[in-house]
Amino acid sequence: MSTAAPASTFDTRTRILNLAEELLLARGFNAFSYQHIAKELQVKPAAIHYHYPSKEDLGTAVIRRQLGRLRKWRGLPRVTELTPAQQLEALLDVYRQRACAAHGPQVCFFGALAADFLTLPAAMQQELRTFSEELTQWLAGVLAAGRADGTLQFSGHPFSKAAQVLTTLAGALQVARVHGEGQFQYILKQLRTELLPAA
Amino acid sequence: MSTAAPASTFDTRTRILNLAEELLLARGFNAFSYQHIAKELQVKPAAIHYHYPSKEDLGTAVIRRQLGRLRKWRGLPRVTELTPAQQLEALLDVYRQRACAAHGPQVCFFGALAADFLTLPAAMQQELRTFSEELTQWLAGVLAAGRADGTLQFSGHPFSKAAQVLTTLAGALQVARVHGEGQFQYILKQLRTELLPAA
DNA sequence: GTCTATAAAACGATAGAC
DNA sequence: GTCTATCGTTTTATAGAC
Repeated sequence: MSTAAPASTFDTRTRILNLAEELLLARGFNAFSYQHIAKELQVKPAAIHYHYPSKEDLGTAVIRRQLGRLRKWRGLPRVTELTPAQQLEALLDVYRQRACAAHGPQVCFFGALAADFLTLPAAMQQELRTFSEELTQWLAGVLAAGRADGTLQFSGHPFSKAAQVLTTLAGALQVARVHGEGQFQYILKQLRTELLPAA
Repeated sequence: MSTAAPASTFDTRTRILNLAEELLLARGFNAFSYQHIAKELQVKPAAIHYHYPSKEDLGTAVIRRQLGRLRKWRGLPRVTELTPAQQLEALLDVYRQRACAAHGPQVCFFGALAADFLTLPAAMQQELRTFSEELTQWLAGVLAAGRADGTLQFSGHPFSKAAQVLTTLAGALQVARVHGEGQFQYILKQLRTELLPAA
């Protein structure tokens, strides 16, 4: 039927995006190529260009999807209904999962792209800024609420502390790749000890 | 004279190394090429191969020189004679200088290479591990001494705290490139507030 | 609409000129 | 000893087949 949904099209587009995301996290933006993706999907590299005309388009799509996931995640009932301390733990869990990934520790989005930042197309730079700002803003709110109700402790402004925590987490995943998962656990434990009173 | 020191050779080698270091920090290992260096030195790309046969050799040389600088720095009288709290400040100053670099914030070595870690030649991975371990070990000693004499405060093991501080600093320089120097200052202030009692 | 054949440029590296 | 001419490969991207 002419109105049938082009299921295979959707699948290919998504599979490309999934692979691009995986490669981006593993190798950075400049060290993965259309060929890597094409080989895995058993098509020619040029086929990828149909779905994502330029590498900039592909990279931007990856960040944009991640931004959508963040917005959805922070609005989920199972997240919004948690106490601030539990929301913080939920965030730490996301990073823990990355650190314990099957094929060795994965870095987070920000960490993978921040290092290559100066070489990124302008559109990707802008998307990354938005992603980072929204995440920091959300955590700052969580930290402020947690300090207000006495379940979290820290000095300074919530926004500064949020920036510091996220920076540490992003860095910790990079460290994990160099020195192993154990190093990540040390850093995470340090973070929790300081933020959660008498844990 | 046949025994005259080949001064120009030394200069070219060093100039290559300086440029490689600069490009490595600015663009990462995979996004700089022999051509970038050659154009700046007004020679052909292949000329670089004489001094550093492979890109792995060049990258390794950059890390190795940095490791030498670290070892020299931490042994300097003007560093060893400081109190632990002052030694910490001296370390923070190094990162501050990078954040306030003329042409925008520069990342640190570890941050620049950790993101590309999985794509690096084995020799470079090993050198980077050594560099990171020695720096962490040194800072752990400083932190332990500072807590012992009451000039520094923190919870947990000195080694864990050292790993956390260095991770935060490396991440903060990446953040600075994305969000500007102000964000770096926030994070640094947060670090100092927590480590230095009643500052 | 989806993909293959092919191009144009940049990459790291070898061989050989001076 | 130092560098240039050149190679083979890989890169992103276009043009056109089905």
